[in-house]
Amino acid sequence: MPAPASPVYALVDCNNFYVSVERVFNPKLEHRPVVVLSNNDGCAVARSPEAKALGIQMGAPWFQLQPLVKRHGLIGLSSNYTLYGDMSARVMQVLRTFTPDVEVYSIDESFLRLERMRQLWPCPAAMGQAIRTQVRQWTGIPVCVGIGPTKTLAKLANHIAKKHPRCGGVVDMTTFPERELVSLLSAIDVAKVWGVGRRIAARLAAMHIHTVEDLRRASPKAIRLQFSVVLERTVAELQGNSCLALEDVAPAKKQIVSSKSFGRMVLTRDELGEALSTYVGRAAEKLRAQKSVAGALQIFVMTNVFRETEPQYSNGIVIPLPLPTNDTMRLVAAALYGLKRIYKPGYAYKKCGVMLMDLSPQHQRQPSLLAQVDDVADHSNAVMSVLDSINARYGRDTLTIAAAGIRKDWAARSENKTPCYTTRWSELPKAWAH
DNA sequence: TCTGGGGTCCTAGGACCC
DNA sequence: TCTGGGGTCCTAGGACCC
Repeated sequence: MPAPASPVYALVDCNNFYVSVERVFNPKLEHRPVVVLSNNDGCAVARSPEAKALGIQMGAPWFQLQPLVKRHGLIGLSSNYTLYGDMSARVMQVLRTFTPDVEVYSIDESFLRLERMRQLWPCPAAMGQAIRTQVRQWTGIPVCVGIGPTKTLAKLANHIAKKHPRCGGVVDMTTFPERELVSLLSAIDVAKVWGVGRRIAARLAAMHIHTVEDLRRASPKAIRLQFSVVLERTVAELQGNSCLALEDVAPAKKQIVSSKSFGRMVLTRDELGEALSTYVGRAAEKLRAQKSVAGALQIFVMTNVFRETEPQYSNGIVIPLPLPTNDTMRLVAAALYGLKRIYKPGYAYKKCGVMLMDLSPQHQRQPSLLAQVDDVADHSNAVMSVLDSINARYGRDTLTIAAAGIRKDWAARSENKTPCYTTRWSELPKAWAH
């Protein structure tokens, strides 16, 4: 039997994803500084190259960028996650035409394993180029491809591909001679390594480990003693020993969170209750989509931490559920009960949220010893599937529960949002022939 | 006026058990 | 005077990711 081929990982990462999506539908955004804002139009979470060139940092608060709007014509778009989610699915679909070995890692990146398709291509880099071209042609989204013997090296290769346009958007580390690799990795800050954040970078610096090459030369065992098994694996991966496998089937989520800042301060328990009910509804939709039930729910409320001179209050509470459920009504009832316990009048609340925990598969639900619940459960299943199918067909929030409120004037700001071009009939882009 | 949201994993330490 | 040792489970906090 032939030895199994050593793994070849690719990381395909969309360039400035949210901005690129907006540009697909509005070419006037080309060549201009554009940022896409976080929820509530809070801060910049995606930047066009022109915006980066103006020195705008990731996470810069939008209100601080106002001078650039006047001086450089900076455009700030509210985020349109429905659109980005749909475009992401299209990109991933294209990747699957190249290989079934795809792990969707985030909304804008996927890991691929290439070696099963190896004989179809002259080299991995050629396959990388083909992926780039195809995704661009079929979706309009530019991507970069990094290739390496481990996920960590593929990530690094992708970083290099993004940084150096001369590479043509594809970097294949599997073919680098050792000498070249050493000089390349010696020039990259260790903080660029996947899994090395600010804190760890600072501690590494104290140990005179500054570059990727420094970390690659470290002993995994020594790193294990100072840090944890996580960083030990990172070092091993840098050395070419693959420790992180491709997860091509997405595991079910272990917790589901929905939380959001308000567009204005919220004072009353009623309004907090509306917001909480809204978020519980969202979280419960996600819960049912993965066919799980929750055994407990946590809620939290908080005032605005940035207003240091104002009285602050933040609190949370876990509410165990007598029976694991994914019924919006039951979950809302539990959340409102929790709110009653932790709400304090006299504070200006800025944010609240809910976390569904203790998730387990729907079909494994434990029957209760105490209650005759089967009829009730069947009834609630029926109601929830009607709710979900109507909303799937006619759009989110066509049907909601009354506790979530109607006016929702506490809702987050979203002042410059583009249409849902690809997911709403009424918002399809129009083209005229001349 | 104005500062995001949603996840995962690991470790240390306490509670508890035999 | 003198007070075991080993194991598991749970939780909070910290670190990271996009």
